[in-house]
Amino acid sequence: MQYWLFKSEFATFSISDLAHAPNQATTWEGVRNYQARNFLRDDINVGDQAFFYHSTSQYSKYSPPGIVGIIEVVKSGYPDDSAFDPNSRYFDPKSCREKPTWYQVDVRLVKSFTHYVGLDLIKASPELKDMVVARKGNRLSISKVTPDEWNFICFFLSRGKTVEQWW
DNA sequence: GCCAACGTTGGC
DNA sequence: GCCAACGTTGGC
Repeated sequence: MQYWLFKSEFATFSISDLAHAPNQATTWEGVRNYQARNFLRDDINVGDQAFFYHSTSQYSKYSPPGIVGIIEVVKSGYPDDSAFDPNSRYFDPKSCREKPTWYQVDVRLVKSFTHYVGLDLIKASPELKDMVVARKGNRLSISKVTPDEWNFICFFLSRGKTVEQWW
């Protein structure tokens, strides 16, 4: 069992979209980065849990960006169908069904937070400062989270406070 | 809206 | 294999 962090832009697919999806589940499609693809194809297993992270976007209600929920993997890596669909924004003519370039997993919502863990708090916490998402210029949309980082963040969330209240 | 940082592409 | 140019991401 491993822990991960999945990024999504608020305007593209929000935690609210997931909460309202059938069975509160979705296909995590459209990842077009090789390092993240390798995670999806080779390393992410059923039962793995991940933080749902909203990065900065124009319409996001989350400012600063941050971790807004927990999701669980319900189907491990399989070819990303959106790459084969000319009408999809994720269409990639170089990927074919015989030898797919891109992979996806299926996830379901475990928990949506009322109080989220903002990037400012992540950066300000010595326990979290090594998280991939805290690194300058980081663009990796799927990254590993250590058990210590996971537990620390869950501890924060169990306090039930907003970032402002905590500080 | 700006721009730094990054990943990918393509010419050589 | 190098690296400049380009397009994109994402914090602010």
